[in-house]
Amino acid sequence: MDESTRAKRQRQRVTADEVARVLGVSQSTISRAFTATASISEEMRTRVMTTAAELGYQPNVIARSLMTRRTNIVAIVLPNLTDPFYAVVLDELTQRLQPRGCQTLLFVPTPGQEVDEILPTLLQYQVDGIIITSATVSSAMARACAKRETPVVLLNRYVPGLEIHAVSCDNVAGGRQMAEFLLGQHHRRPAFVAGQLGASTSMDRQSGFVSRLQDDGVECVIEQGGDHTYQAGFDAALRLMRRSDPPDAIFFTSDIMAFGGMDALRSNGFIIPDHVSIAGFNGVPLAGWAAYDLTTIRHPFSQMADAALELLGFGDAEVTQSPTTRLIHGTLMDRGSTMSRSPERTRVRG
Amino acid sequence: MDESTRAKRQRQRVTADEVARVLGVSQSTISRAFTATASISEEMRTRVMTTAAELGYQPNVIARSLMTRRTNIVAIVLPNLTDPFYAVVLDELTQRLQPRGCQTLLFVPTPGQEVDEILPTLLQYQVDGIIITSATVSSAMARACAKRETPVVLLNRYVPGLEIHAVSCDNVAGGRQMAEFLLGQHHRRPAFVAGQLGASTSMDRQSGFVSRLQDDGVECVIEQGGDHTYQAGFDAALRLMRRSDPPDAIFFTSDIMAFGGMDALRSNGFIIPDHVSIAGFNGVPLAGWAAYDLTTIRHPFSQMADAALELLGFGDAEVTQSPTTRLIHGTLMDRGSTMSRSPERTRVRG
DNA sequence: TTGTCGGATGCATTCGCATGCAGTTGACGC
DNA sequence: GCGTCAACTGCATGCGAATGCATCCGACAA
Repeated sequence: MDESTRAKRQRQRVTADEVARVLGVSQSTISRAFTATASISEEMRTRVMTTAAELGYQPNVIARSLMTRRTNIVAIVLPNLTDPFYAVVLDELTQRLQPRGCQTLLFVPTPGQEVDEILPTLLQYQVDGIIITSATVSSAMARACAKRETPVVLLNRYVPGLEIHAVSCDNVAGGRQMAEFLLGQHHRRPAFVAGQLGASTSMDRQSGFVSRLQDDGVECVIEQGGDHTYQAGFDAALRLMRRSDPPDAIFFTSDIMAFGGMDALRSNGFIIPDHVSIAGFNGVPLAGWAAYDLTTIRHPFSQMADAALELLGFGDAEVTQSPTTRLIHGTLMDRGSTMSRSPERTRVRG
Repeated sequence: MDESTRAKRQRQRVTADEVARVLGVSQSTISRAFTATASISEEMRTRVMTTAAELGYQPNVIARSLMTRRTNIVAIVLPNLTDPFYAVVLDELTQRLQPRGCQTLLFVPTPGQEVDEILPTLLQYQVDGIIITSATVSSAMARACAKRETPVVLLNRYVPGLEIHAVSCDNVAGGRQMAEFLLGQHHRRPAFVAGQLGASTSMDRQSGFVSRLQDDGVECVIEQGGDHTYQAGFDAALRLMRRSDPPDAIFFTSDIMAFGGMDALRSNGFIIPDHVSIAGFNGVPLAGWAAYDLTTIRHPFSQMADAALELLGFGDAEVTQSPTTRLIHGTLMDRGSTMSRSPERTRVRG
């Protein structure tokens, strides 16, 4: 049964040998016809191509990879697809890879699964490069990849001591920008909603935000959001506004949390931005839509994708062997979810 | 230079032969240790595993695939990632594939690129299955895949005559459901915003919607939206409401178009649902958020993903050779973007 | 005419692993 | 003590294509 199936497949599957036999040439010639740089006459190449098309022959990329040691596959690791931020990142990356003849192999670790666990699986596929978003790897794993000469890029995360490429928005600067902006609008009771504990992106945004506020002597309430989800933002916003001293501005560490927060507040009778200003971070398309019109720090998505691919060695520049960190500044999008408080009344009540 | 690089790699890359030499056994033994069903003593297996771990050996999936003819890769074709609908679909599929040891190879045709063009590329990767969303393939391509015994499933699309598996929400029924619902709310001037011309999903929804309305003698305005984008919905909504006879309900063929429409109307002073009811189709998470609170037909995402994988042969059931079409009913989510019109006044003016 | 050279092609090997088949070993029954 | 059998292991080969090397051929210069 199994053997007969295999036999049948062998008969059906068209290989380079088949084409060669039909044309009365060697298998090498077929191979050369499909290799741009190979030495072969134009006439022979067209003959091969014609016959190949007739027989339905397509080179087997798997077999080719075995020799060339290139799979033309880049692995991308994302924590989830439901956050539009990752959808945008994936979109940007894929759109750049495909024109270069590269395909995207997707890995979505299940919650609680460490990236370190899935990296071995991923390396087994002999991918030409790995892009890891919003997570980090152990230095042991980084070394394992380096040993195999598989380039790895952390996207949206960087670890100072780690010997690994990294591309990230400058989160500290982004936090500072937002603080500066909110201070300029005369907010005096800002709050920050953090994401997962230990997520450096969130911590950096927080530290930039808080330190800039402190420069002006402004205190900041820190609310632990939990994870980067709509629901977490929803809950955090309500907790904040039910305090005896509610904030006049809430800066969420992530757009999707801000969306949850805005929906929670509006559903509970708060008017945004009259009662409280709301700001986010990421700059996903949805943040610009009228329904939210969210002030946020927009990631330089294109630049980040370009930089990531360049560090992977897909750019025009020479491959940099030494681990490089690229910090790129985001752009503050001043939208309708925030408004200036008049200096004399620091709190507006509805 | 290039040769020395290769030589270095060969030295560095750990193969089964290396492990075998260190242990003083044959390469077959290494292979067997990594094959669950192979005949090998438990003691030897642990010895191999230990040494493999020490040397950092990982089986090369590419080489294995050459023999086993299984890559454990499923290709998924999506038109774009920016529509949350596809993000959800991709999420559901990936979450089911990974536990089965399967990885997802992503293909996003550039606008204007036919699926038929990229299928050959995709087949070169010797994927174990192909899932194509919201597009169809020529019957010639379907035959080419069948010949290679690569199962293909169309998701969210089906073509009656085509010899190919298909899983789709019952769009005609969905259209009828929505018509029934809006009629029950006493709407008398409904409009339908279509998507791309020739997209069967949109046409089916339209025909179901229109035919059910006609059953009650209700006319329907058809507005061509263009593509399935936020902007297309935005523009279409404005065109409709600027007519001399504006509708009292707008049914968009896609949630993302409805979002655009709602934002357009709200930005122009319309109150939803007081001035006009809005409905969508797909049931993406965002539709349930307070900002839109959109009445829509929710796709049975889980069931569709299950069905697709089953037809690919990843289910428990026997593989069905004959092309099967699974039509699954969606669920109408009755939300705040629609409201009942009192029978006596069929139009409300703001 | 002969030597040389470059382009085109074939041959043989290789990539890393899986697997059919044969060979080895030990346990067990008679 | 010997045959039988099962469990395990090694050998050799094959998967499909890329590529170094040798070969062949025609063109061209000497």
